[in-house]
Amino acid sequence: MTDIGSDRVERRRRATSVEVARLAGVSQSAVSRCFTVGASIAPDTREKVMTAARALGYRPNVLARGLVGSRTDLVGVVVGNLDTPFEAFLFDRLTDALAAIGKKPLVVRSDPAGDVARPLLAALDYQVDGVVVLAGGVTRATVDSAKLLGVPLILYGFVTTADLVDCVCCDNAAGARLVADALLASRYRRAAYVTGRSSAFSEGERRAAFLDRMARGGRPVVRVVEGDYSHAGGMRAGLALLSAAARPDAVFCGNDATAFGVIDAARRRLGLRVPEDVAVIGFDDVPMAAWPGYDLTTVRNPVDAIVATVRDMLARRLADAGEPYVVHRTTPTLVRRGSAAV
Amino acid sequence: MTDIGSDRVERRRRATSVEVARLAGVSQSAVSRCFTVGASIAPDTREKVMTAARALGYRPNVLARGLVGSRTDLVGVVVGNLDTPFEAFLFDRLTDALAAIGKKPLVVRSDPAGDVARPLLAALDYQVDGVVVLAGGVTRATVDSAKLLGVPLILYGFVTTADLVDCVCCDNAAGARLVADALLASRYRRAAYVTGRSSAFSEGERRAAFLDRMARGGRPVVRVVEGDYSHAGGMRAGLALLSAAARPDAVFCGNDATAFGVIDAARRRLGLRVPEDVAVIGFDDVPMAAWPGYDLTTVRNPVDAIVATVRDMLARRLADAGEPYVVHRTTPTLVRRGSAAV
DNA sequence: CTGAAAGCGCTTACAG
DNA sequence: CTGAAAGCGCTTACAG
Repeated sequence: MTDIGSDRVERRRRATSVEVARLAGVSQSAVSRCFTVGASIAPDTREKVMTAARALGYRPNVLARGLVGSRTDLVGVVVGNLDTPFEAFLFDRLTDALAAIGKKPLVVRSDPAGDVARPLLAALDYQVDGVVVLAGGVTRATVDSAKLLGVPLILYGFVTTADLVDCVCCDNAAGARLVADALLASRYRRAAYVTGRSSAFSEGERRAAFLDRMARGGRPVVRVVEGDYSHAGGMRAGLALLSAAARPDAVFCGNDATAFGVIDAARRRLGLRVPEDVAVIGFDDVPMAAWPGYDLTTVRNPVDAIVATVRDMLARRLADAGEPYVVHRTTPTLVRRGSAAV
Repeated sequence: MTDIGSDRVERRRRATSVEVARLAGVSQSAVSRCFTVGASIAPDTREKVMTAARALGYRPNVLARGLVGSRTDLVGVVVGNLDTPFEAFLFDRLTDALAAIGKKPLVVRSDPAGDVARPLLAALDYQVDGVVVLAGGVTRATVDSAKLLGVPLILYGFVTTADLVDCVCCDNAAGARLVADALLASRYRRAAYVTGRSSAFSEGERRAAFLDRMARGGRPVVRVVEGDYSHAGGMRAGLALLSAAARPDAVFCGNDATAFGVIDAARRRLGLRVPEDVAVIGFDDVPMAAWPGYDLTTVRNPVDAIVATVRDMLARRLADAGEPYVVHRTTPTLVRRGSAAV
């Protein structure tokens, strides 16, 4: 480390509304009104206040404001890992959308086990206006603790029967059926499935719908291998699947990261051609899926639609807490690229 | 949307310390002490308070606590885009590290122009204990506004002479020299460079050091093409570079995403072999660089070391605001993989 | 439109 | 160890 100086700076307090009031020659209430939208204040009073505020570098203390009871403009965002492409992409867009409606994301990480209760409570301690959960499920008890405080709770990627939360979730079954139908209409005959994390809500829906549709279509899935939504898991599954004697000629994966792993296993480890020897299909359509290196055929999980829905749900519930609770399913589409001849 | 119910829940207030005190039959001060580490309280008083607190589901209101003046445990994190692999990876690890020292990240996005002043002020409105800037540079005025409030400011990826901030930054020049030296010792003769975003601090250092070292080594860089740290920018640069008559046989890129783009251009668009026809080298060593699909030789920008340093700097400055300001350079290493025969 | 006053839920000296 | 009281910086009725 290199020391580049040590001049101490006086720790100066922020200016307060009382100080601004004194300088402007008005009451403290008047200062407050100047910074409250819709409050009635005379033009020249406002002028005096604003001049004084500028001179002192005054900005209202949001904590004090929040304490009085109105809004904090804080929104808790509960997330698990962010180093996975889809989650990072979703989080990026979500924070943008929240900023657009004047909300600041307070990030609380769910622990590895996916427990959402503790981070949720942590967010509530900060009097957040609402909470968006991007990771994992919630229990009834967790939901209740939030609802009892009147804090809107919005879940992504998880649908619960507890009618006290709003949910946004991809129609996973529809997405899986799109893939099944494309495969059934193709030259591929032996399809396999690589799962996501088995505890994930989406996984159950995707798997069940895919297996069911393939069976009904007369080409039941020949093998199901465990994945974990990671590239490494996809590699392992791909190696197991494609080095077997009777290998599948098509692999549908629980998400894109898994599909990238399967492609790498096929091409780089086993010398197979994609899509000639084996088709690989993912789920999510992360930006990387469009890169020529993978050129992945995949189900688009529409992030922009998801984020817009979350934002609107939050805004609506902030405006009227009494609206009926809603489950919104976003509609997936199949994006055909080079990794599967479908 | 499907309506799944509409039973309204009473918006019940959180329990306050006064209510807990009443139930426990003690003073409100006693309740407060039970939730203040190191405060003196009799064991059986604590017992009574805790029982009452549990019964009422009491948790201290952090906003009120923050208002009184101690800590909020909020740390502002200023970030630009998070949908790029390195930033997402860094952000993921940083939020983990902050959580480990009991801090909650308040995320404020810098605007596209990279302006850090506005988001910084927004964070300060919440009385954050400190601010970590992951994106872009800061001006002297911005630094001052934070310092005058006594709020520690830690910059990643940017080194300033303003001696009022702590900086953590990869030794970009050293990293670029590692690449140059590896190329000078190799069979590659015609090296090119694809830049990052020209406004970025890191870009200037990487470029200058690479060009200088190659020139001194007797194999001056044959061409410099503009990139923007994105995969798409890398593709464009790669196409321009590698479809030219006298193409380079080695390409060093401003970051990994750019390198992935160059590799995709070479292999998928131009049918060139990497590393036989052209070597491609990146900077950062994002997790994806190790995937067999790219198997990228790159300079490791040590995220864990960066994050640990940021965390320690913050903790130290929170403990003693008077410490000398510091610029910490993390040491990069060259990770040799399959994309370059060096 | 404006100001005096109460109050949000805590922490922190200050006596005891 | 404990309680009464002041005060953090605001917003919001309430009079005027």
